Amino acid sequence: MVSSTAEFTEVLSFFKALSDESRLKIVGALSSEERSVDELAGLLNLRAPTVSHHLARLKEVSLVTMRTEGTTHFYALNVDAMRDLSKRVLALKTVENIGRVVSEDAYEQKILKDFLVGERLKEIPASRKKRDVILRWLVNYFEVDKEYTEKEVSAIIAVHHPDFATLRRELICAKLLERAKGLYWRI
Amino acid sequence: MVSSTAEFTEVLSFFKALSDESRLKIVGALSSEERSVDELAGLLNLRAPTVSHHLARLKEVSLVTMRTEGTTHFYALNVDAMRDLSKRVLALKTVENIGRVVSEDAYEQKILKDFLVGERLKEIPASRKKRDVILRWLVNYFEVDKEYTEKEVSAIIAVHHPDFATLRRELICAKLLERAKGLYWRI
DNA sequence: CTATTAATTTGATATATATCTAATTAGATG
DNA sequence: CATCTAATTAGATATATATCAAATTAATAG
Repeated sequence: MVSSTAEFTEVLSFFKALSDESRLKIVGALSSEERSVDELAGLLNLRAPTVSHHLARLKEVSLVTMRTEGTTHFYALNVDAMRDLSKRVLALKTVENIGRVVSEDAYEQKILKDFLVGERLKEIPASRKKRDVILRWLVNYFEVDKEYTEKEVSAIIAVHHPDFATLRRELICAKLLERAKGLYWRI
Repeated sequence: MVSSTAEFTEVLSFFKALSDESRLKIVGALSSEERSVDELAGLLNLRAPTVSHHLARLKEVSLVTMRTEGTTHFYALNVDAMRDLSKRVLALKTVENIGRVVSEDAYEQKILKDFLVGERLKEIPASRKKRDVILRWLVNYFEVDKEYTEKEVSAIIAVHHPDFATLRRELICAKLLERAKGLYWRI
């Protein structure tokens, strides 16, 4: 389940990266040789910051690499990554995995609908699978990159269900929260 | 030149079509079987009009087909188109062609810069290639789907260069304007 | 150290578009 | 014909993001 979701976001990022006219042109311009930001700006008739922005997005998905020489940055198409990604993206299996993501989504929504009344949890699901869905929902009430005391954690959970102790333990167990030295944070 | 530009827009449309989370999920949901708009809306937790909108976009690029049964519309993934498109889109040759589009763009911009002063044409280029660039620029001053009298055409051209007769003839010859019964329209 | 050049980051703006509700269209059914 | 259902279209809104100018950073050269 985690894996097909991860694949989904990867495929989506790939398409997003190439779904902009300027970025697609950049990829084309880099197909024959590496080029500097300035050079690309000239070719595409855009300002340097714009090109810089697009290159950053392409770099995020590893479609280009960068090499520094003095103050100029040379960008090159990452042909291997391009090939690997394309191969995987066009595989029928991948499309089917995406389908699985959808049914998982639908399943999770059903569970949430069954066990929630507004923001309040009717009961803690006994089945592991269903409980996981609930825990993933619950952890969203915690901010990322923020540390909480045990008291704070309990308070947040208590808003949704009286048995905060069980749920707190389950969140740790499901590796959605982590604890050290009496502090908790989201993973 | 026309062909590589056409290829560019086709590739771009393909990526744009698949670069949205909901549309990608729709494609996934259709990978196993055909589905109705309502069914998809349920699976994706979206309203029907939203799904309808996405399906229309996917249909535009032939990624899905539609079959009517009573008042319900069943959509199916066009597997052949999907395979053909992805294969073509991701071929290295295609990427190189996109590179060609960029240099053509840059070339055209250079010509325009050389021959224009603001909106005014310095002289009509003698070379066929350069003249074509200028003519494609000029035809943009005409609206699509609108008919013009010869007098109007001449007036519009005269804003940019005194020799409107030559340019009008060239526009027809380059198949950028068409004429019948004394009326002109853009192609 | 200062000046210069290339790149990036920041902040603002404008455009595109995903989404919704409400209204409309098109079949089917009583 | 009236009604019901499914889908689409129209219109409104909110969000995302492509773009640019201005400010900042980084590396080099004088």
